[in-house]
Amino acid sequence: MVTARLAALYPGSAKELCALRHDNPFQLLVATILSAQTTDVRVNLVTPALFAAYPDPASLARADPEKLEELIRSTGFFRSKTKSLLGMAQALIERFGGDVPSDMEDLVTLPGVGRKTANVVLSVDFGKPGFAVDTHVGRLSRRLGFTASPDPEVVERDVDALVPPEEWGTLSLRLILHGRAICVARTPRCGECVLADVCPSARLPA
DNA sequence: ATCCCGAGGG
DNA sequence: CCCTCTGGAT
Repeated sequence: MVTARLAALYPGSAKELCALRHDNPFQLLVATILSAQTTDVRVNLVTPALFAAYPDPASLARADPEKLEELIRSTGFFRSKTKSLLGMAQALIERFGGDVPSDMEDLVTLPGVGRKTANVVLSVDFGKPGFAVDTHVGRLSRRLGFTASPDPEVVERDVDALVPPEEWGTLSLRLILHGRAICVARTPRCGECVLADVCPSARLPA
């Protein structure tokens, strides 16, 4: 019910639903690392110049840290993100032959890559099941009653148990889009929400 | 003041 | 289990 309505509202494949602009798994990995505590709009503002300067893992691995910091500064957390990007690229070269690995166990060994980032890469560019839990997905999963937990890993397990694996990726991306447009953090627009009649948290304005 | 497609370290 | 990292938008 909920997933069908969201699919009607936000149609398309995981790749089509992904708002982070990219042309290959390496670029998606970079963009997703940058997306921590930042809007995707902000990430898309810096990635064109970033991808032009560092088009592949080899060039990013030997990037000048100060130049890299300057290119990503406006995404916030720029010092830790610089370390993550450099370490990630070096790990791709040293341990994975310059290719982005396509399984969870390998992805989470990369610096700056946790389950959320790994699930985005798996579902969007590798066509594999992956329910990425970011701030939107966690909030909507709780409001919709899919879970009661504030822990992203528990949210992931709870939703995985409710939805078939082939829908994990698209559901996560649709929850993000819905969380941005309608089910926003502070004052959700329940009056405009197609899920209001089945949502335990729905509140119509007084 | 709060939030945004989190992850690493203590 | 905290805490910290960081800037931009609302």
